[in-house]
Amino acid sequence: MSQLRSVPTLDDVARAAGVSTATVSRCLNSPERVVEVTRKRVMSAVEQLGYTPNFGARVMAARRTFTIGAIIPTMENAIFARALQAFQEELHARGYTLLVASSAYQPEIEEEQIRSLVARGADGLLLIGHERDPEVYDYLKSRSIPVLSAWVYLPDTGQPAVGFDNRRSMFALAQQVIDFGHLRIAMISGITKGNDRAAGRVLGLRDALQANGLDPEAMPVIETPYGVENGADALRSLMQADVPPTVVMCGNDVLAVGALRGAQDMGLSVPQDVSITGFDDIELARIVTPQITTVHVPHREMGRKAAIALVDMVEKRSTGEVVELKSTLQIRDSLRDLNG
Amino acid sequence: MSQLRSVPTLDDVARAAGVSTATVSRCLNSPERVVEVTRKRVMSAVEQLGYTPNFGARVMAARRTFTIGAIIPTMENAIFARALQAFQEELHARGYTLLVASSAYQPEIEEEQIRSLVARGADGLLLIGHERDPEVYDYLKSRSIPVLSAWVYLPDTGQPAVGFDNRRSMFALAQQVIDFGHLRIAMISGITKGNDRAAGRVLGLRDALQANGLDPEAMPVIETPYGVENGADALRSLMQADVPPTVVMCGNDVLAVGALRGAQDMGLSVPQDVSITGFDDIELARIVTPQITTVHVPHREMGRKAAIALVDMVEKRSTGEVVELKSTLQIRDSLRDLNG
DNA sequence: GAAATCAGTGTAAGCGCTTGCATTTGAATC
DNA sequence: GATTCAAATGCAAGCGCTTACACTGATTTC
Repeated sequence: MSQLRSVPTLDDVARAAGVSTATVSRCLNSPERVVEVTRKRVMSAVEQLGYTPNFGARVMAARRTFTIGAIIPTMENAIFARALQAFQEELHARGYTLLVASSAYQPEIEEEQIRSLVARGADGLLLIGHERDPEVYDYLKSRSIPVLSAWVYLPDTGQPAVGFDNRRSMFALAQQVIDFGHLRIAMISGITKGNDRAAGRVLGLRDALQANGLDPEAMPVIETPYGVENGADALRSLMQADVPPTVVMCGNDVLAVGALRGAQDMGLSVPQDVSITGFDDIELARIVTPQITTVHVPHREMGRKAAIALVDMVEKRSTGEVVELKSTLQIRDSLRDLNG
Repeated sequence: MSQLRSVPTLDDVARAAGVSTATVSRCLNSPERVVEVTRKRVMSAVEQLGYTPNFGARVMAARRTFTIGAIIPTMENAIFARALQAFQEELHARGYTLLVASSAYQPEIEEEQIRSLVARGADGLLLIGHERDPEVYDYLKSRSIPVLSAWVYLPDTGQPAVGFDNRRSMFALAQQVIDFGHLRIAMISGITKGNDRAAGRVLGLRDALQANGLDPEAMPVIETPYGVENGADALRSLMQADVPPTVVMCGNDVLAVGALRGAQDMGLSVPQDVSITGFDDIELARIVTPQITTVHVPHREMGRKAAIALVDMVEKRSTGEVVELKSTLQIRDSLRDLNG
């Protein structure tokens, strides 16, 4: 007998509507298989009892969750927010729910989060970047959980992905910087260890130096964690060199904004005394003065396409492709044209 | 018989270790109840099979999830990020997992998310603000799910909360602004409908005008959704009045930054031509030039204390108190002292 | 008019885990 | 050596849901 004042179950609804639990279940999951009059009766019982299906039970019985997990390195800033928003909107439109976790840029935490999302029955996973312990991929494969990487385009890995070529994008920006007459280039990069996006951006800049007859090894590079303060500190130390750079290229916009502040704190004006570039094109890049020259990443498009691709994989319409999105240069005031 | 290459279950582990499923379960959940030699045997079987407990099944059997749900109005900006980060860290330390959802400032979506988190078995819920359909609270109460509000201090409601007094905080800032000699005050507020934080801030400003013999009704107020662009637009329209304000007080820092941009776009300098204030003290407030005068909200402390309070409620150590946190004024360059 | 078909519904077997209670084990006590 | 008792473990009943299969009665087909 159903207890009074207890959480209603399928059984309670079935009893209230005078049908079997199977019928109630069908009303909820494939309404077209139930004749209208019955359905209405059931639905009003659902309403009246304030019934909400128990997710755990449903997962167990159906062995599907319609849940997609995403693990992003950080929620602390806007970098992933826009893409994630689009990702989630597209998932929602396809009847999926998004579960988000963040790894604080730490592989061990990421692995823990992956296990947790898998245990929670995620039908598919979105991860940022490719680089991680192969065991992680084995684990996911053994459970046949589709994984899609975002933020990278590295077709050689063969991993399904929706992203852009970090290395080539940074190369393009660097080429522009060099075309503007800059020869003394320094870089502030995010931590490259375990972060193939950051690493790719460093490589892209080196490529450009090489291609233009400059010595990649001679370029000062400071690696520092995410954060405005860190960018400011790094800039200060770079500008104290005997022959300071004419441009400081940053691995991301947050560091670039920090570098900008750092320069202004030193009494340097940007771009007269030093040029600064970023990467990502988050809103912040246009809010500061001067606005920051950066690489525009199609965040929303990436989020949307990732959702489509991942759902296709989950529903076995595809085994996962490697999709390349194009980044574009955003030349703004923080970069000075030395020829001009 | 356990199928080859299938996801291992408790049964598989039990068989591999030569014990019953009960013992394996206890090894995982209350290891002290199992003698060491057995435990080791079980654990190595777990390891060897790559076993991960099925969350759905566990939830169903134990009727506890060790999961806390949080629904925040938006993930798009940093407002809630810092508090949420602290919230999640504290939860983690106490053995709980955080599930985050965002409502896009829409009550219907929030309700949907609440149901979804409840269906997923959240042991407790963190919500932002108090104001919502009473049915929501009834629903939660009928399922005896503890709810804690953050970002508000409204003891009269009796709802458990950890937050600050939005109205009084804004009053304090406004008093300072008035003390600085400003008489023509305008406001750019977030949408107040369904948002008691935004509404409280407007009231606080009106209180201050009243208390200083100014007419609260005469103050121009523009309500606009979150977003830098919106702030800029609002400022432009406020400054086009016959007698433009000497200070524009904004309901949050994002609008304030927008207002700042808007002013700069119009060729006005801040704070010489017009002062601007914000609320929240997110990182952005210190990144822009001039830095924005704002109300500092103890985000991390709020997150941490909310976690502690909510877990106490979930574990029935408390029935929920109303905790007030103190906000503080951050006077920075965007506010001009007209007496000075 | 009988057979075949079909839509709508019910029956009941799990899904993988936890836990109250029963049972076994082994040490401590007499 | 028998008795007692606590600690360690096993047994088995669910937790709330989905779904394969069975059943019913109406409709169609020949």
